[in-house]
Amino acid sequence: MITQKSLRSQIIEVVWQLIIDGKIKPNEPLREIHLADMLNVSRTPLREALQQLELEGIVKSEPRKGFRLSDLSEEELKEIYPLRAKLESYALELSGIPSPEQIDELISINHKMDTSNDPKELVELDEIWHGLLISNCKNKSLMKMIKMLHRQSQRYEYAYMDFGNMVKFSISQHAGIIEYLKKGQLKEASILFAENNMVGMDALINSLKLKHNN
Amino acid sequence: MITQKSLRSQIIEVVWQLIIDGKIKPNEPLREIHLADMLNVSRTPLREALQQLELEGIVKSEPRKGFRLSDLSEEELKEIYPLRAKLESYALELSGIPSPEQIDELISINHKMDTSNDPKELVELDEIWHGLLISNCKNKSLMKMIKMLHRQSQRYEYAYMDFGNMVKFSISQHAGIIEYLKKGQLKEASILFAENNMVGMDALINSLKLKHNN
DNA sequence: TATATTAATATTGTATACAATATACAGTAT
DNA sequence: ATACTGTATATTGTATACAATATTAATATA
Repeated sequence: MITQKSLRSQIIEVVWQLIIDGKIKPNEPLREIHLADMLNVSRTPLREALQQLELEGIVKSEPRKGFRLSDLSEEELKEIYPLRAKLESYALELSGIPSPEQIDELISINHKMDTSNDPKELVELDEIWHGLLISNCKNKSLMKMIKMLHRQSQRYEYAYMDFGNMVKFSISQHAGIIEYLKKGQLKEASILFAENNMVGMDALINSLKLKHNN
Repeated sequence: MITQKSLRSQIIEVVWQLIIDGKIKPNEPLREIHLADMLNVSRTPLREALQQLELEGIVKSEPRKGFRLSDLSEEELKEIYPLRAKLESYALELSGIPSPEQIDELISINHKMDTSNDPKELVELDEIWHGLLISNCKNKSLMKMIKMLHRQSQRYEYAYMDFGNMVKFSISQHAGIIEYLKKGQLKEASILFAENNMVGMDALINSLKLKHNN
């Protein structure tokens, strides 16, 4: 079956790329006409796309003033990550122990992370790893929220990708989670998973502070 | 004609009223032209409103087929309420002990619930009570998600308002939460708050099953 | 020069127009 | 009668047009 992707969702992805590539800076206004011309679409689907990104917390808007890219702040970071930790950890509990094939895949991705030193690739692999770990979760509302939080946290990750040696530690935590899962210790795995998210946050806070002090 | 303000948000509220008043039935298509004419607005802001409701999980859409009101299901109910329980309980922990004035207000609302026997009013009061309890929470992302879940759960509450004697029990739980808060036992209060949400779910499941069996 | 005021321009919010697709229906063949 | 095919109608998706507001530039004035 041929499925036509809606213009709106395509626009969202393109704008999202502009954002994580730093082509649009935090707090920068997103002028509709300019963007629409740039993407060769009309304002109508563009506005719909931006409104969705606003619901997802990426973009903000004031009446009659239009959209602008949201700021990045330590405060928001400290809101998002603990929430993400709680929700992902809950999602893992609901997912149950992954299948052997999934565990193999988790190991494989984690290995790739260990050998990679491209920060952007690391962000992507970590995202995939987290997604796979909870992919059996059937709670759609929960998954939707996690997806929203992923977008938000990825902005920080792409902006402050200088993780330093936290990566190694995070990878070891992944390994630890996998070990628990192999032994069927779901609860322990989910607790460690939450910690893993918090470690990611700490790394980002460090990078953020470093960058800010320059 | 709707008065001049923020048209989109006004449309959302009007459509929302149509939904909770049962003027639109679950799974019923929402034809844009028809609705737009009815509200004396154009399709553009109406579509934007419907898209927001879709993001909030109230409405769904398929490409080229338009919007329809989401179904109500026991399955979804069992997704939403535990999530709501987790998030509200977390929000209470972050809120800290309410001020004496807030506690007085919580007592007062709970008392009103005790004397009311209008189901619709009960739903509204319970909503207000929950909102007030966590109103000190500063985590905007968390509050946004809770707001989304409130909309979703309210659909169930308005549709199956025949709570029976669960109301009395819920009110007693509220009283219990207040007692904990007065004693500064935040953690205990938040645990009971989660239970309170789950009791609400159980009541709804009962009503849902009863209605379904007729 | 700096500030206030007003005109010009740009931008958003909403309505309408047009194009693409889906749905409903009539007519025909089996 | 039923299933099928083509056509008419309705509906959505996208683009454009217009009106209301915000922003910028220009001018006048102290």
